[in-house]
Amino acid sequence: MKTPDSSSRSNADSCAARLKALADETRLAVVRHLMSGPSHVGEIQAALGIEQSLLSHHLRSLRDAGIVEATRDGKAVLYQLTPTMKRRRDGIVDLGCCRITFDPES
Amino acid sequence: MKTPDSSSRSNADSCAARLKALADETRLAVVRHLMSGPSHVGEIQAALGIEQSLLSHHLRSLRDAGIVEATRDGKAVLYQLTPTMKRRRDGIVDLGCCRITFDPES
DNA sequence: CGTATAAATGAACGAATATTCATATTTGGC
DNA sequence: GCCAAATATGAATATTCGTTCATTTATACG
Repeated sequence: MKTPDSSSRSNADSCAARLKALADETRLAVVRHLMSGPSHVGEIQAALGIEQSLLSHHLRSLRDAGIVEATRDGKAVLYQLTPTMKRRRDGIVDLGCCRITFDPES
Repeated sequence: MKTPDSSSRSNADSCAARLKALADETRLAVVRHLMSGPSHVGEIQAALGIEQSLLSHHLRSLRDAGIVEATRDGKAVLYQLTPTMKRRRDGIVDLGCCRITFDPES
């Protein structure tokens, strides 16, 4: 059940949806990789050592979730984390591997 | 495919696995609910308004992921977040709905 | 004990997701 | 324009996941 709301842009509406995009070994590796700066698909692929098409699919998931964004760079495409990434507050949950800070309730 | 490793207790090894446990509307609601204190299954059920069995399955996911823990309390069972939840560091990713702070690389 | 209440479990099934493979698109260079 | 490189897309399939339903376990109480 999607809500292909014509007015708004992409999905990734619910928190769960965004977490779902991160909740994958491969996509998490991509995000981790991009946290050290923008990177071309080829570089990411080399770094992770996975198949081209598979990576592309995962990148699309991340794009759809509004977690990464892509820009053409010659023959290649440059990926980077979206600027959705910066803020602060309370309500922290430590997973051991990472901490999740929930917003006070949207 | 589980790895019922005889020596250790539960799974929730990888970060992705834990995120996966959180990446669900219902389970997220449970966690949110428990963030305001321990609660019996019945209370959680009333608060979320979902079926008993369904909630139970979701609680098991959260338990397996090491996110919540259960203790008997008479006829009822009391749930609360595990003490995996408290720490601090850097490498923050803002999802709009919540921020995820990755540990420096295990 | 028998019964009621609270919660957990397991099987079944459909829906969502990941992966692969083949093909299409975009771009730069010749 | 044509070719190769880089990436995206779509269909087909396999796998995982969420939900329901029926049943079971555990506890308290009379």
